[in-house]
Amino acid sequence: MYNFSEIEEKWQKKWLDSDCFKAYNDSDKEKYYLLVEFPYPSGSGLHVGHVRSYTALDAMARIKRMQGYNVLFPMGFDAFGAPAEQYAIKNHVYPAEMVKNSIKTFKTQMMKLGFSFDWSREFATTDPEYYKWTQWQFLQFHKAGLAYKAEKEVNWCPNCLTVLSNEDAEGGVCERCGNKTEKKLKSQWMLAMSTYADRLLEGLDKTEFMDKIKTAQINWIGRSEGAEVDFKIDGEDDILQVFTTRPDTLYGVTFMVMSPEHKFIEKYASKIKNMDEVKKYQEYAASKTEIERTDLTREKTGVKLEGFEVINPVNNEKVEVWISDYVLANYGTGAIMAVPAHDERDFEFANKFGIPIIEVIKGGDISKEAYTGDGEMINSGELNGYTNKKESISKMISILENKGVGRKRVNYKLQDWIFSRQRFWGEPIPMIHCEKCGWVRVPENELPLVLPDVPSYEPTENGESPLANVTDWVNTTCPECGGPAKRETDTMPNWAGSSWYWLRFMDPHNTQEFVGKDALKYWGMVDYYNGGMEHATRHLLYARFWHEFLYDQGLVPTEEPFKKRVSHGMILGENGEKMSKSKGNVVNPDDMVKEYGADALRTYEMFIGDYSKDASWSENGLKGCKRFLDKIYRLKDKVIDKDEYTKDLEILINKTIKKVEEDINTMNYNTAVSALMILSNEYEKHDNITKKDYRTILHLLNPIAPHITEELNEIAKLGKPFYESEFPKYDENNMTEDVVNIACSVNGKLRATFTAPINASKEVLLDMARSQENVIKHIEGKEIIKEIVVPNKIVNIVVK
RNA sequence: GCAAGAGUGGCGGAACUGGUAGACGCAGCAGACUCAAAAUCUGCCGGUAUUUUUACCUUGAGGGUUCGAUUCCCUUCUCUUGCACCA
Repeated sequence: MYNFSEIEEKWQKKWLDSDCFKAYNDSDKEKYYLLVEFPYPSGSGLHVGHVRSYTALDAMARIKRMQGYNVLFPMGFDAFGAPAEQYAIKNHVYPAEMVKNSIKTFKTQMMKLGFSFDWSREFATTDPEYYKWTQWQFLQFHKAGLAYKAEKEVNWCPNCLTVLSNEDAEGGVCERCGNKTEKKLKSQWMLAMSTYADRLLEGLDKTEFMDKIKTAQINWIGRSEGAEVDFKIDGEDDILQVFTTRPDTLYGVTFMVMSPEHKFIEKYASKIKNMDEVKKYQEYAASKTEIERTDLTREKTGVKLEGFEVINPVNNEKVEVWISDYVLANYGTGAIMAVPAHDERDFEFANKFGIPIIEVIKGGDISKEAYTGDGEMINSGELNGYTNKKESISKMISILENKGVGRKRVNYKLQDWIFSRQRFWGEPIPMIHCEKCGWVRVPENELPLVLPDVPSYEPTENGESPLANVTDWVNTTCPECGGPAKRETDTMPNWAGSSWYWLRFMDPHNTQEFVGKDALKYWGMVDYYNGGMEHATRHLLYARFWHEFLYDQGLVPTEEPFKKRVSHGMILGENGEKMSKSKGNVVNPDDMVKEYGADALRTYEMFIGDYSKDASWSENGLKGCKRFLDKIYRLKDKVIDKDEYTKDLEILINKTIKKVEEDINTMNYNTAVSALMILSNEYEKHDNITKKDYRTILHLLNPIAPHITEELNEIAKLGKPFYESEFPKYDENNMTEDVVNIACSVNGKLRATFTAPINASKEVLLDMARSQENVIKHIEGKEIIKEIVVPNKIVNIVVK
């Protein structure tokens, strides 16, 4: 009937040649910045999931442009990281080659789908012109004292031979290969993200993120208020410090627990009498993954440190000390005070090892379980009689502070960002180590510090980056003293490049600054940022941290980078399971474009369901949308040469304009498509439609199905191309019919419907209702108690 | 366990500030066109009963508020996602 491939190609070329999707930095128009997460250009190409989110934002971009905004809708590629490197190792090719090819594939696919990206702003994070500025920003972190090197126990993947961030090694499992990770001590570059914990929390108020994204971030940051308490080690000067949210229960402490990795174990090895047993336990704990360690159903294990006791600062009593893996080394101080009467975990532990339990809060039965509720304080010295938890906590804190043995403290789960990777395919960290001067920054005018080629991309057995083998790159001179020095061989994590890319899109070709000041000021915050839910706690937190830091340095004008964050649901396979090669349920967008056309695929993916929810693929559903577009095509034969709306379509057209506009702005794409289907069904019932009728429906559909609508607009000679036209406006005064359907119920049960003139009076409506046959049947011979009339909607008669 | 969200036909999903539940699409059934198929068009399409008109039931389950509840409140179950021995 028509050749959609030809039509799509024709318009894609036209758009490209006319530069109509370019964003302008020197525009008087109001700006609108739409951003969709740039993809990792993997070898497997674009996924139908990409098509969903790209189409959604594309529709928004197109409608905003037609409404007169200067729209920035850019696309680029996040191309550093493991997959390209794995490919390089396997095939012995330079990763950049593979990246180049993948980008080409991705771009071709995107072009074929007709996305209105401003390709003049495209870049990849692997471009030296881009990572120059990533490196430059790292130097700013270092200058500000927020980048530091630390001996850190890190997550080590013995399979990938690399260090992973806490985020990449969640649950003790390597995110990439699924192997168990190990703990390893290594010197690492760190970014002091934890110092921004409160800022990251407060900043959320300045955003309009979806609640579930805010909650995920709040949980991840994990702020808790409490106190730090000093327990002096018996017979020593050292103190064992703990963090607790319940200092009010200090009198109930019957034992302490340190994590098996606690530094005091080595320090006081000679004091601890059962060191053999302790060592054995340490080995046992080290062999467990995080998941195994934190498995709640697991029974508590632990070893008592013989000969090592501490003093409770409130009553000077000696307290026994244990080690157990239920205490985590990397949270708080790596040690806790245990109050078995009022903490479930401590209770379980005390019960298992026969440790005494002292009740300090009345209210529960501590012979059966730990009581975690509120109640009157007992056995607690100066706290006795207190009933308000908040008061007892602040009272205890002031007691501790007066004695100098404790203080108020806020603790966070959020840790500093481990910023080193022992990989080849990443941005080189621009630091030089000099025996004399220590760590020295690479001078800014020497950036970019370009990644050299290496003979082998494999990480070395000892965990060094392959860069360590490139001796003439590693050996350099100290920028400060001129003496011999060595370059840092670790590279940045692949989250680095994506931590500021939205800024670069504002001014991608600037060679003097990472972004020009005017561009920053003009584009401001990203208005809509779309991405996957899996990035709610990592990328999105890193990006916000990075941006807040830049703000503090006076380098960007807004505190927060993103106004709105929305996330799309996944597209599942036809069987309702996640698409994967092994399950054989992967749908390739190229095949769909070939068979049904880009417009049909786009329309279907918008119609598939609630945008934020997962949806199962259905090829029949796609066919249905193709049928809808065919119907739109066939309508062209009904067009008559008239420049006004068909009278009895006018109201529906106005309503549909309003609905489509609102629905696209609120991401209710499925109902926007359905409204257009309803309108087209109405058109079909008419023998003729006018030019204006036709142009309007095409125009409304254009943001979602841009090719076919442009083509029909052209062949039916309806007017200028849509990309040069203003979006239709609706007539507020012509949106309501002059008659309405009134529902009539008796005792709340629907008995009849009738039509009445709009805004008919209550009396008229009641009269009409009472004369309905079926209503008479139900009220006859009964006493009318109440009559409710909601104008233009419903009449309800209550009878007895 | 904690937090957020969601449970509506055979399926995907609609339903404004409480006001005709099931829009729109898919699948299905019947018919038209056709030698036939595809495409297209028309009608039907939550359940039970039925005199085809109407009655009763129906938005996970059970209560409540209300003239009226998918919508608000309480209880409960299930699912999804995030966090999780975080002191």
